[in-house]
Amino acid sequence: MFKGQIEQIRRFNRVVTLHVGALEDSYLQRGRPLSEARLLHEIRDNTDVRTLRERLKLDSGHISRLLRSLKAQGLVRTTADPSDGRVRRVALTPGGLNERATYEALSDELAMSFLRPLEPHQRDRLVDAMAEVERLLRAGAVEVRLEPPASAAAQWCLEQYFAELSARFEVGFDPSRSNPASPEEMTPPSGFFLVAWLDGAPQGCGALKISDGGSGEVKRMWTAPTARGLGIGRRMLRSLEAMAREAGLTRLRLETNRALNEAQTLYRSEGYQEVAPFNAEPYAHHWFEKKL
Amino acid sequence: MFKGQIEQIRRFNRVVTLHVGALEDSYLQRGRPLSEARLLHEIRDNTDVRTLRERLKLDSGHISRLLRSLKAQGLVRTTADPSDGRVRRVALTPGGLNERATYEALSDELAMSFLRPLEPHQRDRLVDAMAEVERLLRAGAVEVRLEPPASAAAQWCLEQYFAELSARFEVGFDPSRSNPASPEEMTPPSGFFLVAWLDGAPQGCGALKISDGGSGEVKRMWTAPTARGLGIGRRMLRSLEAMAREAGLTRLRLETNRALNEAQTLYRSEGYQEVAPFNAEPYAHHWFEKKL
DNA sequence: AACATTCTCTGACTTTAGTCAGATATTCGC
DNA sequence: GCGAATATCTGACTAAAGTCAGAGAATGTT
Repeated sequence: MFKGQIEQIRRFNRVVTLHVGALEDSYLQRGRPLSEARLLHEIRDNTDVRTLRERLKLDSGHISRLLRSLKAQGLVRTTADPSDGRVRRVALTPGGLNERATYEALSDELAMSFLRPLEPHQRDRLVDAMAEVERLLRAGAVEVRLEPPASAAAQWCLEQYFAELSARFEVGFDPSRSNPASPEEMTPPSGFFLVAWLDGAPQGCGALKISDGGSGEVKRMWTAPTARGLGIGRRMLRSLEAMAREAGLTRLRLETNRALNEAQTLYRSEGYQEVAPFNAEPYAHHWFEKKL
Repeated sequence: MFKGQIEQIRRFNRVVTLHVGALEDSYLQRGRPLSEARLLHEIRDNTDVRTLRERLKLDSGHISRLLRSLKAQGLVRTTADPSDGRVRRVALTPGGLNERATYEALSDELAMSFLRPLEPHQRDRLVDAMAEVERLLRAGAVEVRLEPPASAAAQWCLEQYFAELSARFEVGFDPSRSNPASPEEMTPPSGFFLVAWLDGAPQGCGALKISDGGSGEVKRMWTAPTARGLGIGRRMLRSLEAMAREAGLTRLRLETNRALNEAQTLYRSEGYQEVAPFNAEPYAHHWFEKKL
């Protein structure tokens, strides 16, 4: 069924690993174990050890030894965190900065080696195609999960959402004047709050508030600006619909402001039909409904 | 200068290694060291050890031990090469075939995992973009080298070239009726023979035959069908021109058959102009010339 | 036939990577 | 203030990867 596509992807994987794998060789040529080089590469100004451990998925003993070795080479310096004496913060010495710059240059050089043999228009096509692959792989890695509305991730999304509404609506936005959706209303069984995750960070949200009579309201649909174009909104909406169906709902409703035209396009393309206003939301210009 | 492009490529590299790197994890989950799994994967019917060593770039001691381990697991069988008692040939047992099929399935599964979360049109775009990246990376890896016309690679290219002409010309092709280009005429200082290489295999050729009066003739321009679209013909032609300039030539000439329209397109786009016939080549319909 | 070369295998290493059970110091929750 | 939890470090490992010198058999060269 996906036979040809799978073959193409596997061909891609082979060719790309061959090319990209060359980076490890060039890193190794600096005469340092790969894990030390990678660690050095991850240390920005004053990173704490625990963050490094999570990012590189290394055993605490392992990372401790690697840091000891980098320290012996005079590349890093560790200090205790001023606010929590248990955690150690790592910073690069001037020599370490230098060394990291060298690794950066090697990465740049690898990228250049892809471009150099090509003609200008081929280069453009390569870079465009790479951007597309990257975008779609990232889109595939997005995960939509149920989250308590009071969680830090949910709160962060809501803050961003309100900030954006206030910037985009002609009249600004004041949550207290808008129809509310309280944390309880977005917590099972009264409703749901979903967060889209990518690389461990929230990228968008969406909520469902269950009303009487087998009907539900879609609220708080938002996608982080850096993650737009990945189809997060659509996935969010479909996830909400799936949960609504599971909860036995037969109709979904939502309202939106005329400034949010990409949202309207999404709703229409997902089968929502414009209906007469069904509430008095002061910021809404359009009301939609979909039978499940 | 290429700043933005380099950044995009590095972003691509990061995202792709993250995704493609998952293959190693899934290979490891079969409880076998990665190098054994990779080796198993490379063994087709009756491969000899030396080929495996070259392909995987492993130390002979290392590969010997890996094979011993695979043999102990009942996955491979080795026999002496019938024609050369020093080399050993390796073949998969039924169990080995089975095991390799399992690894293949894991690779397919990884590819599927890229597609599954995407919508149909996103899938198409991902696969197209991957094809483009693969194509252009491969194109960049093509190497054009001077080769003696009598070498095995050159001879292979010429055979393929003649076979293709005989298939594509309406009247077939008989080298002995065509204007000749002898090995001596394509060997410095009388001329040059270039071969384009990719992954250790010849992919195309082109020759320059130096005539009197600062003039040269381009001959034997051919690209393997599997390598078309990588710009090999263009690179070949430009390489020949560069060598012609170095040899002090001021004019290049060539003739071609009307069946080879992609060749004509190439010549015109590289600045060759059609001129009156300058020789009596019986298979030619168009004659071209370019001032260097 | 003698010698060099090629191919594979063996033994004896070293280096990396990764794991696991505590030891130690600090902070949090009550 | 005290026990639980957290963050890091140390020691003691194992497994995997990779290196190197040389042995042994077959083949090529003169």
